[in-house]
Amino acid sequence: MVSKLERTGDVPIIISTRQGVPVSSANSLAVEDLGSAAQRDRRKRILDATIALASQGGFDAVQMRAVAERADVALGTLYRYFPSKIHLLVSALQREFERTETLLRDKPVDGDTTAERVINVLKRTTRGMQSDPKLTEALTRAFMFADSSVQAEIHQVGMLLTSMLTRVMRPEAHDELTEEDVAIAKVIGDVWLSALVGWVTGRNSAAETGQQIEVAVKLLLRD
Amino acid sequence: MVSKLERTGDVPIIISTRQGVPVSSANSLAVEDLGSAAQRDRRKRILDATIALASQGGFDAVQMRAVAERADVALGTLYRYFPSKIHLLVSALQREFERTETLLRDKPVDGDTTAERVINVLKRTTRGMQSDPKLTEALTRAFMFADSSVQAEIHQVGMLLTSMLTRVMRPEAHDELTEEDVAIAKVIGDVWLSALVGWVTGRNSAAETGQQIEVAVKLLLRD
DNA sequence: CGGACAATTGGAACGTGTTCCTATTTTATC
DNA sequence: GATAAAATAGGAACACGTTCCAATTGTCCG
Repeated sequence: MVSKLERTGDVPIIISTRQGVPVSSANSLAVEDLGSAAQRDRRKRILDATIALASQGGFDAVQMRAVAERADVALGTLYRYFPSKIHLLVSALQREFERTETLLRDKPVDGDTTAERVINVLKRTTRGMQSDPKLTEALTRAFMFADSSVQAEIHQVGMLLTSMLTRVMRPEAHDELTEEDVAIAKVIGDVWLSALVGWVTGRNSAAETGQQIEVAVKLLLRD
Repeated sequence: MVSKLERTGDVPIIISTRQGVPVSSANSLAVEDLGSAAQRDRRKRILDATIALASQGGFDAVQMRAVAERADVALGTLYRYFPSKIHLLVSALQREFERTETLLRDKPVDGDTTAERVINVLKRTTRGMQSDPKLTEALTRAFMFADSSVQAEIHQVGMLLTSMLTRVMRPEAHDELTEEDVAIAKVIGDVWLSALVGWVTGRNSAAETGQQIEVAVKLLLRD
């Protein structure tokens, strides 16, 4: 439906206000929604606490009371920033993803063919996630469990993933993406997510996860 | 890893006993685990209640107390049959899936090319699921949220899906599946699941979901 | 049939996500 | 700097998944 990806750096459009606060399309308070430095800091502390707890004990260890305490914030405040545990975790995922994406943007990906480059990027990312299994479990499960109220945040992440892939697929002419390029990137993103879920739930080993992705990419990018 | 799919009719291997009851590889009590007709009937009532509630109000409406009451069973009994809400819903999914699979087995799928047949089957199935959005939401979300304790049940469903696809891909010589056939089927299954999740969470319209699948299948089965 | 053991019932109790309320602190406006 | 509005703190309360237990019912073996 979208032939051109929005740039990831775009400023979200303000579509409504909540309690006087302009709210971007996402339901969680995004950084741009936050006025004061203290608020930005609170938001950061909350996400830091979330990731620390997730990294240590996975999805179940991310308990709202624990997050609030660790972030030195009242429970009500936590809920003002993130309306649910899922919103919180998906927002954390988004931040992590943005981090990896900017890291990736600098380092050129080696590989002669498109398929090789995509595989390299995905394997690198996957390896990164597998180095912190609990965190990955927490973030992945939140992402997959999210219902329509988290639509906006999910969409952000999905777009980040797709744009990450298309950038690797067409490093030179990223502007001239065809519909098919984007479609392929989406399919690959889907497979990657499924593979990740399989790994997180213990259905697939790390090796199998890698293979699964490799097979899919080779099938999809054989030209 | 598995070059040949197990047949779906296989009797599960008994690997342990629980409270004197032999338990198949799944953690939920499967039909084969149940001795008396009364027990099979209880199990059926529970799954019926689950599906009725899910169909009416989705994931959130499947409340364990409500299921127990509707199935005319004590809460403790419900938990004896299905150790968690997720187990319950994934088992319901499994039953539904088996039903559609047997329905499908009879009706021949039309379409000249492999791709066409696969697309037809998936679209048909997808349409069926979309006709009961709440139920689909409940079952899909449970499936994606399941953690490793539901591994066995999840595996069953995954295999059912893969075998459904390979049967359509190779209607004649289903015995001579190549590694690649199975790999492709798995990838398609992954994409289908992701598309379904996207639809369930309101990210994709029904039309987009169909297109997404079509694109993936055409890319994967272009020979 | 009687007795042992498993299954079921009915319901209390606990944990964690979520909501809600009041008092206090911070921020914005003049 | 004073005051109104918004944000935060602190914590009680509620909902639902889950666990647990005592009493009852069902099942099977001698």
